[in-house]
Amino acid sequence: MAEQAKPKVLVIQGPTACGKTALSIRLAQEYQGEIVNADSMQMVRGFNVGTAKPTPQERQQVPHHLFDVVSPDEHYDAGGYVDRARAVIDLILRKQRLPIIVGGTGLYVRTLLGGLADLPGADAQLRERYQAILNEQGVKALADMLLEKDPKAVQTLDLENPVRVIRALEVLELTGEPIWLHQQRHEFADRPYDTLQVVIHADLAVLDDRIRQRTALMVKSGLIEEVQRLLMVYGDRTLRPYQSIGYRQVLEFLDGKTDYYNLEEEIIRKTRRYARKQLQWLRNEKQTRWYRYPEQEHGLTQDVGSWLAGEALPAVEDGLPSSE
RNA sequence: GGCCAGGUAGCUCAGUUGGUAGAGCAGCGGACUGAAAAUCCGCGUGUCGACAGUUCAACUCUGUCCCUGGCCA
Repeated sequence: MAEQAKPKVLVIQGPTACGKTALSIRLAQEYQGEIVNADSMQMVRGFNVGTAKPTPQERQQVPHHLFDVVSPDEHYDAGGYVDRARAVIDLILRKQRLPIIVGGTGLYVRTLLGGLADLPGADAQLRERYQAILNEQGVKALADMLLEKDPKAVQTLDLENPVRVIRALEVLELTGEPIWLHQQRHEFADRPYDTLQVVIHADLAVLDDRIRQRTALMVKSGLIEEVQRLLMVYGDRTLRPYQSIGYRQVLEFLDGKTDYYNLEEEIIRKTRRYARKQLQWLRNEKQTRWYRYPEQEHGLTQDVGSWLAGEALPAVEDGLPSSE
């Protein structure tokens, strides 16, 4: 099938605190778009302040999807995200509007655009079993279990990473085939959309400064209170959303492990590191077009218009920031 | 002023009976296919507070001084 037959989907990515939310709303207004969240934490209900979720006022300006769709104690993952996101995108396309994927979770965007290997999802019972082995005997024991049945995993898997090893064991047990074999067949080749994949970025010094300011604002505007409120309903501190940046630190603060000043500094540090990690991921993404923001917003907006009109955009070097 | 405890990597600290130093955190680099704001991997030369002394050799012993914290005046 020709590339033009695929529906157009705009993607906006970039490190945390770089201004994705505001930019995407403007683009949605300009091009009759609707925003589809691609941020794993912003999907969670009740986690608002610390995730810098778009405010109710912002969400009124243009339709927003996939925010607040999971409960803090509910399991969700990239697979579930792809299903939901593709369904929402279909709805938007049917309305003849432009889906705009916005978010910082690189894996979610990659799998949304390229699909996931056709594999069973997480199996709670199996994981519980492997987790117990991990706790009692360490990763090494799990890795040995895996290698016994799948010796080739040495070359394809990080055997020191419990998350990866457990997943590999799970897939092996559920399908009878090693995970790398499934992945080899797939390779993110399931590409249903014609995309313009935009990455916005800024100098690290500027970004760092914005992160500091935003964190101070979060703490001042009720992050701690939000956590206290959440804890009253969801008292299990091992829930995944509590492990994320900001929330984990507030928990430590509430436990008396850090003081107020360090709470803020710690969140700033973790957020900065996270921004660098996001940038690292994005550098590996092919087919991306990088724009400095806010400086190049005008050019970016024009490029989106050209792309929608079916005009060819100048080629870009894959994954590299534009030189301007 | 006296007594006590300290002064070692950006921070918190470890350093056996003297052989010129090492962890955690931070930082930097990297990975990433149903936990992804998670998870994992790699990277540690720093006047060992200063100056003298003992010694073949001192972060490690001795002396003096400086600084910090605590207690007593």
